[in-house]
Parts: sequence; structure tokens; C-alpha cells
Amino acid sequence: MSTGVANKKAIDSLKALAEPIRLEIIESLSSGEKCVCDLMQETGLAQSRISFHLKVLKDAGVITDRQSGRWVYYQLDIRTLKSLQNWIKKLRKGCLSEASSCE
Amino acid sequence: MSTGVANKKAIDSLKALAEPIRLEIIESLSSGEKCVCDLMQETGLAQSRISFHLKVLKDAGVITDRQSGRWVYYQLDIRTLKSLQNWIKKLRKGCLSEASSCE
DNA sequence: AGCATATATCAAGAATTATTGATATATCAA
DNA sequence: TTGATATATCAATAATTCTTGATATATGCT
Repeated sequence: MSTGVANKKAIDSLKALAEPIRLEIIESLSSGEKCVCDLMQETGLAQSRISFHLKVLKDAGVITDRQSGRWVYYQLDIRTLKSLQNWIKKLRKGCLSEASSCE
Repeated sequence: MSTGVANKKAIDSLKALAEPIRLEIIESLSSGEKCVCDLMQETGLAQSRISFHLKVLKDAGVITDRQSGRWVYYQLDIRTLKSLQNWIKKLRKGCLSEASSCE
């Protein structure tokens, strides 16, 4: 009856998304890969502040990064969003427990 | 380019869900309506603690309540979950901005 | 009316998370 | 090599959120 491992991941993703600055970042990334400098410019926020939130998002598996020269580019991890979406769908339909027999 | 009203609601739902106790409550409710006493029994948590989290969930529009005699029954608001699910889908597909032309 | 039960709310403190400014690291360019 | 730029990290503080125990309110029962 206790919250399983799958839900641990869901909580991490939810927590990561549930913050205005991080959501702004996420929305920005939804139109494609961005470096920290792009995000700084778009948001007007301090660099350490953005890096902090990027780390939260990355630790939660919501985004991935890749370095290129001096720049680090961040990108949405579509798979995580997809599985979060699916998790909510199951929640909504009462299919979360191991025992449940939806589909 | 700023986060719109629709996203404000999404953030509220996300924040509400992104907490272990609240998620446990939500999962429990996914199998049907429960009173606070049911939830106390299932979780073993103090009453004020449960009421606190129920309030967060209710304020976020994730659950609704109805009183019957001395009891208050809580229930998932499927519509909110559905729209959250849809919001994530749009995010994933880069369709969040007013300007975007997905679908 | 008086008592018991179900739930909500509140105030104080505890815990967690975010912000700020400073510094560290790595890369490129001259 | 020297200097500039991009990003990460850290320590201190600030802000937010959660927990606890106490009290309030409302309902139903006798």
C-alpha cells in the first residue's frame, strides 16, 4: 500500500517542475536546447540562481546537459515528461497500485 | 513570453502533488471517496497533519470535499488531473505558448 | 442541555528550499 | 601564458513549508 519506487521518481519530477523559475526554464527548453547564457538573457536572472535551478531539474531527470566548448546546453528529457504524463493518467484512472488491473 | 494564467494553475497542481504525504492521500483517493478518519487510519498520521495537506490539495483544486453529518468526504477532481496531464503533453510537444500551432 | 466525535485552524518551532555574493574551474583567444 | 568568458559550487542568510500540540466549531446522540 506504500508509495513505490515508481512514485518516488514521479515526486522528484513533480517537485522539480513545481516552481515558477524552473517552469519558465522548462518552457523555454520546450522550444529547443539552450545554454545557460541564453536562459540568463531570457529570464534576466543571476547566473548562480539559474544554475541552481538547472541542477534541480537535472537531478530530477527532467533535463539533460551536454557540454560544447565553454557552453553547456540543456535540453528537456522527453522520456521523463512522457512517463510523468502516463503516471498522471494512471493516477486519474485509479491504476497506480500493483494490484490494480487497468489494462 | 511570460508564464501565463494557465501555467499558474499547473504550478499549483504540481506543487500540491509533489509531496509524499499528499501523494499518498491522492493515491488513496484514486480508489474512491474517503473521509478524514479513513485517511488517518490508513496513514497513521495525526489529524491536524492530514487536514493541513487536504487543505493544500483542495486549494490547488486537486480534490473536492463534501460534508455529510460529522464527516467530510474528499474526492479527486479528475478534471484537474486531466488538464494537468494535457498540460504536460503540450509541454512535451512544445505547444505551450500562445503562438505555437500544435494541433 | 450536556457530552462525545469529526474536522478545521492556529501559533510556535523545525525543517526544507531558495537567494545572494563570492570564489573555483574549465575553455577559448590573443 | 595571460586574460576573458561560461558555468558550477559554496557558505550564509532569507523565505517558505511542514509539524506539533492546543483549541475551536459543528454535528449528532442521550
